[in-house]
Amino acid sequence: MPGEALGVAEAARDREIAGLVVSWFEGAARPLAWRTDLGTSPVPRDPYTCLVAEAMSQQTQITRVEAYLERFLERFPSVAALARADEVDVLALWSGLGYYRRARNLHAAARVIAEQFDGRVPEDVAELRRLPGVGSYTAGAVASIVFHRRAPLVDANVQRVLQRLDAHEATGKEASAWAWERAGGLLDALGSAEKLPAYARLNEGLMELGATICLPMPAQARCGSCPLAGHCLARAKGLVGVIPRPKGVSVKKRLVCAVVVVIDAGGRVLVEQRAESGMWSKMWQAPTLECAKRPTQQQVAEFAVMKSADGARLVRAGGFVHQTTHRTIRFVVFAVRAVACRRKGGAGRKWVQPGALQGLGISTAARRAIEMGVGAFGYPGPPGRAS
DNA sequence: AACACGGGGCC
DNA sequence: GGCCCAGTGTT
Repeated sequence: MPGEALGVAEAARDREIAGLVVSWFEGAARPLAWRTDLGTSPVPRDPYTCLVAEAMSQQTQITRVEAYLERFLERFPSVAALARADEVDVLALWSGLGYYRRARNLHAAARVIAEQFDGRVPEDVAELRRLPGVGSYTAGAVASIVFHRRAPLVDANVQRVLQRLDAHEATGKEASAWAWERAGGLLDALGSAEKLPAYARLNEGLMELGATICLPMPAQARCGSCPLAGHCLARAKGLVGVIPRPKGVSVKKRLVCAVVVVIDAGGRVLVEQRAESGMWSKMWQAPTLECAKRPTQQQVAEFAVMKSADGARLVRAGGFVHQTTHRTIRFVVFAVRAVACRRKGGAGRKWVQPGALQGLGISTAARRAIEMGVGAFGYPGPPGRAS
């Protein structure tokens, strides 16, 4: 039980486990762009780079992050650069990555760092937690991995690895509290001679183990390659399949989005900014009618006239299904020429060339719908987005 | 404590 | 088609 005094045998087990994870990680770490302190010519990690990488990594598989990170750092190479950026430009570089609130939080965090921390990423957990979008995991990650503090961290990987290691079957809040205690206990088991860098190695090693060896689906778990196999109680007891316990299936909400892609004589497309709350908040899209059921042709036509101030005929451009974690959205896409172009841009709406969509904060689904609508009139899609 | 929040990769 | 992911903030 973490938090209580360890017996001699438990303490010895923890020391062995901690050492095994550290040495395994040093040999098995995937070469990620921001892991600059590993390999033959190690360079200390850049705090700002790691903060951005951690924000992008939340609820996102790490291999998807690198391309986004590179573009982001090229455009906003420092806290100061990000702090003075316009939000629209920040969202544009996040476009396609999802969970867009992370981008707004990171932007706000840069401003807090600039104004309250003299432009330097804070080094300890309590201060890091004051940054928007930095929760217990991210604070622990930056404090330990960048600044070598004794700060535990628990993400989905660590949660699973530790619960399997000790065959701990709890769920929910209890499991979380247990894992944080356990992660801290393992940090304390590290040998004092190598403590500073080892905190980072152990934390990152536990995550790496979960991401590459101790995989969620029991059929995929590569226990034969696991450095902790000899210590793993779930493996010994045959509990790998039930830790963590499979989640109940949640019903996805189904809805229909009728998208009207209004195209003016210059080939520009009308886009509007979504509301402040809800999904894709403040992201741009072509005018979209959201319904529980498929709207009638008449409803779409009225909506199109309202948006384009134009009586031109609708062209059916196509459709697709977009899945998110909680919804199944049927997109039905129409195109219409705004011959007279009476609708002007204004607050929350503007006309853009399809090629300029990449400069906007726009969801994957909205981008796809616009490309479909533009394609219906034979315009080429923006470069690099062939589908 | 439960829910909202994206999107792609994997089986 | 279902499950998952280097979580956080809100209700």
